[in-house]
Parts: sequence; C-alpha cells; structure tokens
Amino acid sequence: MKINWNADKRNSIGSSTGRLSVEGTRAVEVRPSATSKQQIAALLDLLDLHLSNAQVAQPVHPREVTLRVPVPSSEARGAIGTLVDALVAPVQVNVLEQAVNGDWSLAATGWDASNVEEYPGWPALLQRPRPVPDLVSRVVRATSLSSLRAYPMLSTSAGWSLRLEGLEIGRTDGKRVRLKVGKDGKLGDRSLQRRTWIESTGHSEPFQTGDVEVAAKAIASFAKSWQALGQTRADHDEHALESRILRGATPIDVGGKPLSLIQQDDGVVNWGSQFPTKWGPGGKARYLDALLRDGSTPWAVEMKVQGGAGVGQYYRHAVAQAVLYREFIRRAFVLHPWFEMRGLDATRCQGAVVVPRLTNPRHAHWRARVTDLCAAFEVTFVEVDPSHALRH
DNA sequence: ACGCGGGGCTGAGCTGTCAT
DNA sequence: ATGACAGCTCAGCCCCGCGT
Repeated sequence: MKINWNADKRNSIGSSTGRLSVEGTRAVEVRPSATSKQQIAALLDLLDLHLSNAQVAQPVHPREVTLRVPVPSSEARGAIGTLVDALVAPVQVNVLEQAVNGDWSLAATGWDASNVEEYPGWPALLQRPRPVPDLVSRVVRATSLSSLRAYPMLSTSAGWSLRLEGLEIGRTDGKRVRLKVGKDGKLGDRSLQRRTWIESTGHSEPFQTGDVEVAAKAIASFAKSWQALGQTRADHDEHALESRILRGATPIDVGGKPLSLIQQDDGVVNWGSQFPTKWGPGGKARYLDALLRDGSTPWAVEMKVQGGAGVGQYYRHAVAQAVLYREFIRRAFVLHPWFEMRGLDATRCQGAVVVPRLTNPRHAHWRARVTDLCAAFEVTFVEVDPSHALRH
C-alpha cells in the first residue's frame, strides 16, 4: 500500500502524518522516529480527516479508522488510549504497532492515571499553603498596572513569577525580586521584548532588589515602553490571552454563561495557571493553560492563537490537549483533595478549546471542522474577542 | 538546606520554501 | 501568486548540580 507523505495543505496535514488505507479503512501512519507529540497528533489528524469526509481515492469504511504507529512511546500509548476511550463519535479506532519483522498488530494502549507512582511529588506540592508574600502584593499594587500579575510556581519551594500581560519580567522568593526579560541568544540575537527591557530600564544583567519602590519603578518604565509598541504592532500572543483569561478580563462563555475564576480575584495573583497533568506513563508533566470553574465543575481550558503554523493543525492539537487534561483531572483521584478544598468536583471536569474569533473568511471552514472534532470528544469550542489576544 | 545558574525540553514566532 | 508547512531561534518552564 502506497503511503502519501506529502504535506496536504488543504487539510492542514504535515509530512509527519502519512495517509493510506488499510483493509478498506481510512488510515494514517507516522514514521518510526515520530515524537510522542506527533504520534498523538496523528490520531486527531485521522479523526479530523474522517469526520470532515476528506476525499480519498477509494471509498472507506464509514465507522472504522486505523492509526499505525510503528514504535509507540510509553506516553503516546497512554494518551492514545485515553483519547480513544473519550471518543463519543460512532467511530472505531484500530491502533496498530509494528513488530521487527514488519508485521502490524493491535497496540496495547491506555494507562492508569490514578497511579500516584507516576507523579509522587505532586500531592504534597499541591497541598501546601501558598500565602502571597507581602513583597509580591506590594510590588504588584505599587505599579498600579492591571496587567501585572504574580503567578505561583507549583513545583518550586517558594517561587513566584511576575508577568506583565503574560510576559515574565522577573521572579521572587518573597524576600527579594530578581528582574530580567529573556536572555541574549547564543548567536547574539536579542528579542524585541529583551531589547525593550534593556533600553527602558538600563539593566542588561538580572537586577535584584528587596525595595518595593525600586522594583516598581523599573517595571513601570518597561511597561510604558512595552505598551507604546502596541501603537505600531498587532501581534497575537498566547501569553497575553492567557493572562487576560486568568484574571477574568476575557469572558469564556460556555452554553451562554461565563466561566468564573478558580478563586476570588485579589488583584495580585493569577490563580488557576499551570496545573500539572500527565498524559501517559513515564511521560513528562504537561501544564494546563488555565483552570476555571462553573459552580463546582472545574473546566480545563486550552488556548491557542493563530501562529505561523497552520490553523488546522494547531487547533486540532488543542482538542487533544483539552481532552487529556480533562481526563487526567477526572481520574487522578490522589489530587482530588486540592479540588475539594476549593469546592470543586474533579470527577466532573470539563474541557474547552479557546481561540480568538476566526475573522479570516478563508478560515471559516476550520470553525466547522474544529467544532465537529470537539463534539466528538465532548469538548466545548469557544471563540473570544480577537483583540484580547493582542499583546497590548 | 538553600539559592543560583546552567542545561534540556516544549512550544511559539519568524521567515523561507513549496503545494496548490 | 498565494498562503500554509518546515525549520530555526528564542521564551519559559523544568530539573539538577555546585557553591555557600
């Protein structure tokens, strides 16, 4: 069987996902060297092609598709199993792996997300109290910038990250603030963010201080220059959208009513960011963009902005992420006390994909396709005001 | 024990190239 | 000619090791 490895730009399929048909079913295959992410993404590519009835040479089985992953990673085995379990569309997915002799056989998929051995440190890290250090709230309040927020760092002992509309401008342990933006590239290049920081503050080295006023002054002068760039540039920035969603400035409507913040806004901290999850055994921690709530129901929110890479591919991957975050939260019952403390029922967690409204008419067909793919997994697709994804 | 800094990994932004 | 993917670089996150 011939495999088509050419990039398919109409359907936004990259050259890492080959198309073919296997025993009369629509199928895709990844290369033996495919990364864990490519292996997981191929399942979504396959389902999107099938649900949108993308053209094929010969008719294919309407309710059965085949995913061929020659060498599944441990994480992908878990994640693909979770995704196939969560699928509510009437499609059977056969996942095949390849033996050394070239034969394909059904792959073992799925994993036990409740096994705390996979994330032994997390219960204690999540359970510890996170009082906001006095220095953190004083610095944030001293600048009088609604876009400056502190983010708790979940996996360090006492760390807080300071971000201006999502851009990290420093960190603090509660005793001193260490301010910097980015770093010089190994080839000597310097990003716009870092150039602006150095020009407006004069600090090309990390700048440490325990003095609230000194820190606030440096941050304020950077903020002024950074925001002035908004007059001439209109970049989309995922961190900016995330920052606005986490402080409640961008409403996320599901079923006609907005989700609320995970905890009452104090004007200082963006709670609900970077909740840790895992997608499969042995895999790395995958951090959730935003955790919001509707009453006692937690919502795992994955956001994407229109980047350089294709709209279709990008948004498709977001659907997989939303499902994997949601299912981990539902099943990792060792972490459920964290939710109970906040009056949340983790077993009822929902998932959403959030993107800036698709304004380009050329992208209109992606709205329908992503919505269908979301529906196949009971994920909610939400479009927000595109201006909220702008940096300034 | 703790803090700093380096290294590795993932993902986003930019730009060239190539499918359409 | 157009616009979407590929590939490179950097931002932001982690972990780990070394020095205090």
